[in-house]
Amino acid sequence: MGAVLQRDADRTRRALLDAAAAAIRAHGPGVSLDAVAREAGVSKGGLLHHFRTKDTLLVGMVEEWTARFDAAVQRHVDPDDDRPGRLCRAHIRAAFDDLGVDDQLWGHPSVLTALLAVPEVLHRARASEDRWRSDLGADGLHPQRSLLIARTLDGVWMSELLEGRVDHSERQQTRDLLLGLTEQTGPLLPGTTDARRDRS
Amino acid sequence: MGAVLQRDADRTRRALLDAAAAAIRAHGPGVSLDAVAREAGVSKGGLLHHFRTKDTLLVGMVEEWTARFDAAVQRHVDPDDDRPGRLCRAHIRAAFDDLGVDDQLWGHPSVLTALLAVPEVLHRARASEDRWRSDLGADGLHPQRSLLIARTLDGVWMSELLEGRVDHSERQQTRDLLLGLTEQTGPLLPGTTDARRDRS
DNA sequence: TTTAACCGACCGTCTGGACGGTATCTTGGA
DNA sequence: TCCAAGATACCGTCCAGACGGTCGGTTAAA
Repeated sequence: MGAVLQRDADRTRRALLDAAAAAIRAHGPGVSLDAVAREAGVSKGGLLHHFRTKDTLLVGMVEEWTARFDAAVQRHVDPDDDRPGRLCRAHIRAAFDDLGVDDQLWGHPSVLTALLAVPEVLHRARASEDRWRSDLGADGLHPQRSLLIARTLDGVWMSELLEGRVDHSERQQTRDLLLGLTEQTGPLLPGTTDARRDRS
Repeated sequence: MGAVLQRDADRTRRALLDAAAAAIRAHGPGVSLDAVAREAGVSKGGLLHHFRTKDTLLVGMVEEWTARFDAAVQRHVDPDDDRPGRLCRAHIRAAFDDLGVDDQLWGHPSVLTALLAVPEVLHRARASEDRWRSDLGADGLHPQRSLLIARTLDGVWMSELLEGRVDHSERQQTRDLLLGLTEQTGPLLPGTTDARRDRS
């Protein structure tokens, strides 16, 4: 038969995930399965075949999302860079260059809202966050730096999400600032020489 | 005027707002009005009397929340402090000392989720964010500092919300770090002397 | 008596998901 | 190569339950 199959489960599945994001943007976090199915050009029954419940669909969306982000970070790791903070830098670049809220289908408050409403999604998000926390912690930078950078990236993301618009100049400045902060390994503040401060 | 009224519209109204938060924590972002009313010890009709629609109730919740936060910041402004960054410091202290996710009725992912689902809530949040942005921008610190601090505060908040738990040691470190960053007014990175970088 | 606070039964609507069916693909035996 | 038969992808109707909000009524305050 032809290279283009009329039935391609994988393609349909991915189409449904994208359609879900689009439908949520259009109809808000409370989209109906009907709307998603319609957006994907599939019947409701077809949707339910791939995702047996609505929550399953939303969980599928986070999986897709985290997979994309992980891949983006890997893509941004500079092979010629072997200084401390290389993963941090890749993380920063991925966050700023690949996760633009502008054109991104997923970067929309409604999508976030819809996803966070599912407990299982929260679990996944937390697990992912834990992984990043430990990976970035072992990146060779002073804890003050990696901590500040990680939180700032979260903040930028959430801020852009809430604001709904992006100040490109500010965005660029923040990006450069964070990258600059990875270029030294010492503490950010004078007087605090090390993270180990237990005196008991 | 009797000290204790059997009918006290204000008290009921506030009880409903708290009950809404509690009910959302218990039943998820999609609570029914019935559940909220029950939690507040009021009939559904009573609830609808104070908040004519569900969205109105949620908008009421953000108003309450932002009012509390604004008041907290004002409370944390140190009258003896007239150095640059005093508002920033108050902001930091308010965020860390008055917005603990632990005991706070409102600091719960479900509550955030429920609120973000309402367009009007987003508008309010954005307006509030804009106010803070301009206030903090006029606080006398180098833009790199105020920008980083603001985004970090957002990130800490959202991170704790997602994580659901709080690492008190990390929290304390972040707090001290941010406060420390307000103690100098120069740029954070060497080489960047000023925010004005237009070269075109 | 008027008005505001509050009640609770009721209704129209919506939606998740079950289900029974159809079309297409795959497999393996001859 | 062909056929049978099971498996997989997809369809579209149907329904029970839930929920938001209306409304006529009731009780306390002014």
